Amino acid sequence: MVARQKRNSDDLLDIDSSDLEDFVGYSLKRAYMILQEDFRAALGEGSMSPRVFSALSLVVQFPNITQSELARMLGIERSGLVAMVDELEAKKFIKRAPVPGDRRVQALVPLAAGQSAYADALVKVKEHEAVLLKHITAEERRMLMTLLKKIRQDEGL
Amino acid sequence: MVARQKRNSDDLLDIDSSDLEDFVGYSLKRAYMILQEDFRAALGEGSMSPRVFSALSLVVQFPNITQSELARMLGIERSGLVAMVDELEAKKFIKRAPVPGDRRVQALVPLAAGQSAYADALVKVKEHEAVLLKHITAEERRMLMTLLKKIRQDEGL
DNA sequence: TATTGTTATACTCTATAACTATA
DNA sequence: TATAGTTATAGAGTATAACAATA
Repeated sequence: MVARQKRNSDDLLDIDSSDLEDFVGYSLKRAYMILQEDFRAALGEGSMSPRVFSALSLVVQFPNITQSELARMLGIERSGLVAMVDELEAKKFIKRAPVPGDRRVQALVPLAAGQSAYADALVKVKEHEAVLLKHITAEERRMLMTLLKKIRQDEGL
Repeated sequence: MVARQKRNSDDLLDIDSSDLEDFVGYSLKRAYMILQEDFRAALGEGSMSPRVFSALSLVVQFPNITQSELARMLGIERSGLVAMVDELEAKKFIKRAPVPGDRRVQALVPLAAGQSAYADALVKVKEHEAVLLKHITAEERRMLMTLLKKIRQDEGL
């Protein structure tokens, strides 16, 4: 314990004065980890992960979206979507449906169970963000969204 | 192609009007992915990942920090740190050193190669953020950092 | 030739649990 | 009993490459 205490009295291990705290990337990562973990806790064990929620959200809002379109919207590879769609289909939240005119394509159709599961989850997710972001005002939240979207502007460039 | 075009003319697949775009968590995730990918590109193949950079940063700034302290500062488990420290040690960037008075503890000491590698990386990382955040002003960036830190306030609660 | 969905595979990051050696 | 570091292991999430069916 001697050395540890000595060092701590020499320098304070003040993380706030660290180089890291000047980087947007680092702060973004820490904030993201918090949000993600709390999201899972809010929806509960056995419920949807953030990414599955995001996929369901787009299928509900854009019925008959194809997997390729969904992958592009979510910013992930098509291959990564397969397991997510499988999971949502296993829960009877959505179904893959053939598209007349192009037999390569699978349209994703929200089912009744998916619509209501999404509505329920939507309430919980909004609540989760409200609680987690209680220290920032509505205006600050809008500003944060605006700034994050500015960063996202260059996506794919 | 018929069905796809038809649907696209019916609704515009306007992702910006999606529920998802109202969630801080989703926007945070997308922004984080961009930053992380660009970080790796900026430092180049075979260089440090963001997390290894963050560990080296703290070892350089807080010489003789222990692994437990480092893990706590980074917000990860001690077990997750072992591979990172191994990697930095293999590169001769840092070394594990015994601490007199407590033989359980390994102090992490930055080596000359580590100091200079960190200095080099620091320049590249600053440059990377400057380029990536070129669409936001210095004041907006400060605001962003402030808001992210407000979210991080509740960390661990 | 190009695209859609899919599979196989691997890599990164993280966590949990159990161990050892010390305290 | 508790702590520091370690190992083994597993689980998300992602990507690349290759394939079959279809365009």
